[in-house]
Amino acid sequence: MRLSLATWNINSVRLRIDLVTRFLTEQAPDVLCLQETKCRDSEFPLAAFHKLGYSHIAINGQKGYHGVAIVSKIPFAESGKRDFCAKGDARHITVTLLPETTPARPINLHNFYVPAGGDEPDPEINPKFAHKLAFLDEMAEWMRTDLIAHRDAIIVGDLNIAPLETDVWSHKALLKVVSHTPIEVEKLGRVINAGPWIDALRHHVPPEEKLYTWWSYRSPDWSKADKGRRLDHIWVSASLKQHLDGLTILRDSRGWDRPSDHVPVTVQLNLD
DNA sequence: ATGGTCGATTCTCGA
Repeated sequence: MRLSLATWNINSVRLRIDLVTRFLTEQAPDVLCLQETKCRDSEFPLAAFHKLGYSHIAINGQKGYHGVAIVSKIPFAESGKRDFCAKGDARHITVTLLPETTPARPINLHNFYVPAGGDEPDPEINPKFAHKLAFLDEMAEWMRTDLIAHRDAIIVGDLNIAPLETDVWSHKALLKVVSHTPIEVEKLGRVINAGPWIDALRHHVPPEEKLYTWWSYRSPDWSKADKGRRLDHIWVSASLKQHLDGLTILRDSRGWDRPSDHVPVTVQLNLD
């Protein structure tokens, strides 16, 4: 069977529910992971998803900030969330997907919204950057101790870091810009090695090629300037590497009316 | 070298 799984920082799911509906209608992924839903669980627009056949929904929301959700056509066995850095932020949610494979092949799926980290890339004077670094340390430690990647597992989300030189429009210009500083890149590397995880986007697109999933609202003429960054990620466990079978980065959606600054990223898996 | 634009919720903050 084939499984398609998407991740999208929607920057307010209520404001952009029509864009989500368009995406789900046109691309019809089996599973969609959202970040920055920016609403309480009671305010989440469940009906719009139910209408499109996404009847399995797990939400970890909070008022005004952050918020993650997983909406799925495929049943899942259980869901949970972890409060990284014990701040009460809604930045993680997990489910165990139950695709109809024979024999049964449950897949642990984790959806993350890593702290952006503010502007100043110095943890001594910028508590938001210190929080980001601590969050990454905790992710790596959790993966090591819980052996997350030793089963069939997938990590997705807005990790707010562009690790490769080709993940940003100018490596040199962004070396001191939060999202591409050496310390963040190193810590993200430790997280990926703690799996170890396979970077599904770079499995499909060689590291020599520029690859972006986000373009700032502040950049006029975003497409022509093309000053993007690859902040959104999908990583799979080694056991799923051989099943990777396609990637779609919907750049066009950045040009839709009142867009998110992130675009949806979808991977296809062939589980046969 | 700086300012540029969004969204949720106020007369500001986080991204």
